[in-house]
Amino acid sequence: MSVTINDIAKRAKVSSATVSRVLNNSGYVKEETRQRILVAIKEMNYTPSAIARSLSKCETNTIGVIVPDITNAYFGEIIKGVSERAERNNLNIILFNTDNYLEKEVRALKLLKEQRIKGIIMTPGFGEEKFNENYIKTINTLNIPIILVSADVKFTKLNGVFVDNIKGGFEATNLLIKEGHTKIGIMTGLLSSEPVMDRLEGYKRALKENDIDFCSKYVLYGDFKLDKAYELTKKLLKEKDRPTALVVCSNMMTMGVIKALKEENKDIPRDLAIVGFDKIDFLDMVGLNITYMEDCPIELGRSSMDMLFDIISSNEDDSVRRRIIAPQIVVKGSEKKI
Amino acid sequence: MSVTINDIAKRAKVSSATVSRVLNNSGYVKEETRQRILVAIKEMNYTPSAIARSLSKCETNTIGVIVPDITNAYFGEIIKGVSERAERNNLNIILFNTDNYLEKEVRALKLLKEQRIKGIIMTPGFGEEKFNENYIKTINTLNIPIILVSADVKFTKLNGVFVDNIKGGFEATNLLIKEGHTKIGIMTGLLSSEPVMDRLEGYKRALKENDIDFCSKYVLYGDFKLDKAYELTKKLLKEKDRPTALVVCSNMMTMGVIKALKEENKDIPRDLAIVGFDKIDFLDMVGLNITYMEDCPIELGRSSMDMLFDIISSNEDDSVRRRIIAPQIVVKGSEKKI
DNA sequence: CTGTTAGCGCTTTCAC
DNA sequence: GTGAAAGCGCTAACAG
Repeated sequence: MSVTINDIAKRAKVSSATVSRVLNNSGYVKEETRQRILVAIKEMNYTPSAIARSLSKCETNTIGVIVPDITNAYFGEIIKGVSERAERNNLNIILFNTDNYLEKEVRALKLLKEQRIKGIIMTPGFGEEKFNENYIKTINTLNIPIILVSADVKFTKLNGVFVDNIKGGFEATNLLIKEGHTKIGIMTGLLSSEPVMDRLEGYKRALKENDIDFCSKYVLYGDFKLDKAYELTKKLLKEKDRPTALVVCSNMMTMGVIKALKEENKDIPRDLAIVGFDKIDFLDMVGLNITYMEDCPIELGRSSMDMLFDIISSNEDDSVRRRIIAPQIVVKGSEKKI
Repeated sequence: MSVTINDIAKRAKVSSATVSRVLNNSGYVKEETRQRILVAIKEMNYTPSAIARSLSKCETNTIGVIVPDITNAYFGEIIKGVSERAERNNLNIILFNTDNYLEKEVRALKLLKEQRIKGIIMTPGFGEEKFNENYIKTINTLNIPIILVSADVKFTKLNGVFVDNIKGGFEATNLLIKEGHTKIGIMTGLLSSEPVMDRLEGYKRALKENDIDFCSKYVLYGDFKLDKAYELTKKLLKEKDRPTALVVCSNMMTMGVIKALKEENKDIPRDLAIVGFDKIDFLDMVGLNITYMEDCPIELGRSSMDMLFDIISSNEDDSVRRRIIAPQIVVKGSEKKI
């Protein structure tokens, strides 16, 4: 067992209450006594137990963070943003990585509840069946403030910080139109994903607003993964009537598209103009300047932690908070019409 | 306040001890009573408090993980590996991101101690002054099992899972020698970094073993960052007597080298052969096949969690455990001598 | 099989 | 200024 507050109390010949006072800087303590206690703490290498404190105060200084894929830099950035702000507010983070498994999300939620954390920041995974009844029920009966980041959960009206993906899809498409493209395709991710649906919606709106007919043939249904994108692109390149430009809904898929184009010796943007989504750090450096829509995940992280803190601090106010951040467009040249 | 074990006890007309028994599957409980309790738990949506349990049992089911940069996929992989194994052992993870700041590491260590966690898995940052007295003292007086991952801390003999970087440097260099290169350079990171020193050592050994004179001019002192690597390469390309091959000690620097080569219209490996360190996911896809030494960070993560669990489980055995994993060489062609 | 009771380490009145 | 004591929610003997 480690040193406790009582050990310190004995050593300094005071009561544990007094030790507690100097630990928390609460109440008056004679300077002399305080010093004696401080010395005892040093000498015995005492560290107060957050556990005991939590139980006693009926509150922790911990929040939960749930992400679908910790190896993805996008979520790394989110966590970094959360972590920055959490640190500022003296909050610790319990992390769960779900590998996109629904059950793992549910499990994480339950474990976090056991930990009596102050709140949860979560990016739901993009599994096929996010309408799962058990899932929704778990969230609804959680009774802990929860902030969704980046992705929404259908059939709930939860707090969250999101990206305006309709705008993203719109801007991406619009840029291509302004460049003179009229045959514009889009490669989606799984349609169970809100962001993708929204981007698709934005895409359609941009076409409509510019009197370009929507052509269902130009919609390529990907699954966020590189391989599928690669395949789809390969197939696309074989078509006679194919788009001159492509909006690609995720960075992994952008990589797949590029891979296929390279293999077929096609030039970007000459043979196919591209506007992607999400930053791909390494592309510039190898001379591949791909225009993309940028989510600023670190900002999403910061913003969600701020929102959570705001909720925690304002006890009564239980209104639903939703913030929607507009993505940035980063123009690099791959959208050009040549 | 949330529902407690006593609420359940009252509701089910038993004592809290009995409830505890069914919660933990310990001791005998009449099936009928058990059912009554289970119903009460359901009805009241009760979730036991891990806090109270921890205090009572004097042990948590939490470990701490400290990394220098959560946005770096390398550490993401490590965390994923840790997380996989932690999950298997019903352990939660409290995460700290230090941005490579020594003080943040120290702070994290202290906060983790307050949380009475079972153990710590940490990758120390690669700041300049890792010999800091206060730092060493904090670690030594921690009194919590700690596993270092990937990077060691000087002047301590702590448990850890490391990469055999001497071997890495050796193999990288040796491969180039076998290809016929004799003028081989190396780009290091900050020399305060153990891994880099080891790679440099391996580099020297390989040269020696093949009777190639070490040429100090061929050692480029980088700082892990892309920009510096870029500069150094630019400068290198201007030299008349320059190496035909380069061992590059980190992926960021590899990117910098590539960037410079591209800009100068130099070909890999014709103008400069390269063996890098660490995987760069996106390179293959853009047709840049760079040979590299691979750490398998997810394995480091798994292995470190397994080691920690082993330590936790075997109370008495306080011997220092150190495992050294050999890196893999992934040959892609950039090492060729043309 | 089940209840009573004494902690776990800390905070927080309420006295003195 | 300081101490005594109750209590946070749970577990773990020990009785019965």
